[in-house]
Amino acid sequence: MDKILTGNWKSMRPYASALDRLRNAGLRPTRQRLALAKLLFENGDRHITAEDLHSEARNAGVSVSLATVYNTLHQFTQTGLLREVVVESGRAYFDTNTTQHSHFFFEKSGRLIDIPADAIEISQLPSAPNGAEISGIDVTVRIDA
Amino acid sequence: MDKILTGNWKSMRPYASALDRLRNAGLRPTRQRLALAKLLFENGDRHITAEDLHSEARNAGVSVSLATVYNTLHQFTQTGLLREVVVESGRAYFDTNTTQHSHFFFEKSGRLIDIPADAIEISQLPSAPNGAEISGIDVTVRIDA
DNA sequence: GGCGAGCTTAGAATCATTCTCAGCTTGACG
DNA sequence: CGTCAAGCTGAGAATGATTCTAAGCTCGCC
Repeated sequence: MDKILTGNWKSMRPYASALDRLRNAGLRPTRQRLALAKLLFENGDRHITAEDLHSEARNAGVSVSLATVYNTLHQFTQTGLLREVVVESGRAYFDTNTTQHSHFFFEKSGRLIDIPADAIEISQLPSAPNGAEISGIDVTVRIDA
Repeated sequence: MDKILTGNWKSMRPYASALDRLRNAGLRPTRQRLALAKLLFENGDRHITAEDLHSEARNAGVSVSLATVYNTLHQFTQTGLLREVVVESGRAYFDTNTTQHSHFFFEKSGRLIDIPADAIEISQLPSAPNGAEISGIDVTVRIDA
């Protein structure tokens, strides 16, 4: 790992960045949470399933159980580090981009890619019944490929 | 059941209507498919899970296995009689309204209701990558209740 | 009234996910 | 630095939805 040579630690020390995320989320920075956070957040925007993250961790030499991967993904989701995306019944994807945006979903390959928020526009949203609160709007554009 | 007294058989004989749906879809009108079609299509727009349809059938005195309910729902979906709606990983809903429209999803109760197509408006859809074909656009408005 | 393709079904199998709970870590504190 | 409780982890069992299997019915047709 790099030594800290400048004040720009954020870009110099990705590890610290993962650490900070956990701290800010109020989660204890354990070995496995740090490792998963690094895999998740140091590779750009990602859409990943629990199984995939698990094997990715294994391949990276990180020993972590599938149960912990599930726990971690849910904790990250609850604390706003991740967003869960539902596009296929029977499989859950987790998205590292937590800002409001939509997705293209390739039905055959199961691949998911972002549609920037400003590339799609929803006007005239009807208000929720009984003044209930809207907790999110999901837009999925399905591609038959 | 009513006798056929007028030429307006479509509204007078819901049974025939279910029969016709199956015929048009190229599915053999078996006892269980007819029964399920009646439950599904003669009660207005519905959003239902396989389990729920199964117990509804049972309660209506129709003997049908859960496997058949699943088979039937998928056949109906493939032939365009139903639309599958994915809002929760781990549970599949089937919608008798196959026209383009969106949904409110009540996360706590698991209830799903239609938002008429003209109550929401999507402008500026980005075209699918590589000229792939868009097979559908799903919009779900999640309600935290 | 007989046949073969298509259906149905009970139960086993599968898959993703969750639960259990005993044992290990971590951060706090002295 | 040791100690400790709260928090975390993980192996394996449990769960719940869905799919598969393969054996036995049914439907429509001749």
